[in-house]
Amino acid sequence: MPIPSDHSKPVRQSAKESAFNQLQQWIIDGTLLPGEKLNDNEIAKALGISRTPVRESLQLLEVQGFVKMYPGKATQVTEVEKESINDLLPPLAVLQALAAELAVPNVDKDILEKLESINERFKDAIHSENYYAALKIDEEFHQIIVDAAGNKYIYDIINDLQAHVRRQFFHNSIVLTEQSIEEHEMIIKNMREGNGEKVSTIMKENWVRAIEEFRSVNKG
Amino acid sequence: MPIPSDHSKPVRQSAKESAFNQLQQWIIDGTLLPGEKLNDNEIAKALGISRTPVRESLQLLEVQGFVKMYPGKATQVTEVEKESINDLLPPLAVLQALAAELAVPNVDKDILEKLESINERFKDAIHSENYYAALKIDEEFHQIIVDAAGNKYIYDIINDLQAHVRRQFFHNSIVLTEQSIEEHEMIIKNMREGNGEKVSTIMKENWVRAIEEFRSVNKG
DNA sequence: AAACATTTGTCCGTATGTATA
DNA sequence: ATATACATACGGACAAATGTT
Repeated sequence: MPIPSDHSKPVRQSAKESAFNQLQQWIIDGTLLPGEKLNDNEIAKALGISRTPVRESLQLLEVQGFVKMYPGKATQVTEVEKESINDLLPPLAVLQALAAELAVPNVDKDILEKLESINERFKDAIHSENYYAALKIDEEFHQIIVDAAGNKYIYDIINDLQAHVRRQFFHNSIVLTEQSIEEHEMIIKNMREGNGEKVSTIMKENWVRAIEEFRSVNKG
Repeated sequence: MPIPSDHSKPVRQSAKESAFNQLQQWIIDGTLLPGEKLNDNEIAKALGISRTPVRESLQLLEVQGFVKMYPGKATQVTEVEKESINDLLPPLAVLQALAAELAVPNVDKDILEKLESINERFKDAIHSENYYAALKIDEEFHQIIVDAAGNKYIYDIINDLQAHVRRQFFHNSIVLTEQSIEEHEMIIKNMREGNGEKVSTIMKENWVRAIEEFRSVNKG
């Protein structure tokens, strides 16, 4: 009998990690509502683990800004203020722009092909009005660029901000529009030509436009 | 006997918080060396608390990138690579520039006076070659601007990046130069005039120049 | 005002996994 | 290969703090 060549490590997931992932998902998608009280004892029972890993994951979620702990009193899910998208997108915009600029020297044929392929799927998602799919695919697109930038600080920060954007999507219906498709194409084009400054500019405009669209939808 | 009007709450510091602050300080100033193994039992004894709050603070330090935990194996202080300052400063630069731009509409006389006063102290520190003092005062200066920007995401991210810059100072002798004094003056001037775009540009140059100075010192 | 119920904070023992002899 | 030593991961009980009756 042949030995399975698949040496995929089971990536032993600790109780803390699975609790963290589960809770984060629930908070992002609204299963756990803003303001909801989180009793670590209850959560522990619900997840079939003890309070220790639950408490630990709650603390990590607090650093991320998804929960707020009031020592000795309570732990609750943070609010989702519509306006916070206005605080969220500007730093994301400048960091994505920076990432794109840093990525340019590292861009090769393989990366360009990936970006084109992802943008095709993005186009399909927009046209079929699968907006959550579109958001996820858009994240993939930008993730390729962030990876290519090869800067772990930017990587971590963007990851964190994106999680909050995802939460805003569920709570306040952020949507991506047709126009993003063309902007992605422009990004690819200028990356191919090695024009870092132009890429950075377009990238920033891509996000700034998203901010303004959001504002006009919600205020107009 | 009059009741003290100062209602400053003692801000009851939990064992976790004090452990976190202490460990972070030790890692930044080099008391705990890069690569050093951290045994939670030992640390707990040293700090006179139990292992739980120690573990919790170690996990927060891991998120910050100051320690790395190998589940079931070991926990150790992360390395301090000289090159990582090259990764650290660009995102810090664009975020500080953004913060400055966002701060402009909120700048008032009080803020301008604070900035001028801080820059005086900064000048003294540079001239008397108290470089660590200069770094701390420079942080104060930028903190005022970040506060004025009123964006909690930017606030948190910059805080985090600054901690890493501080660590680099201790390990690789980052120094601030004479030129920063004048740049600070330019920032104040353009803030007073409400010129957000100009402030942003100067701010970014302020940090980019720091990057280049560092490179020339370390490669030349 | 004081005792109670509830929730978080801390302690420490044990289980589990890893590296080494 | 087995056993041993050791560090972390987890569990459950107790202590401390808060709000309430």
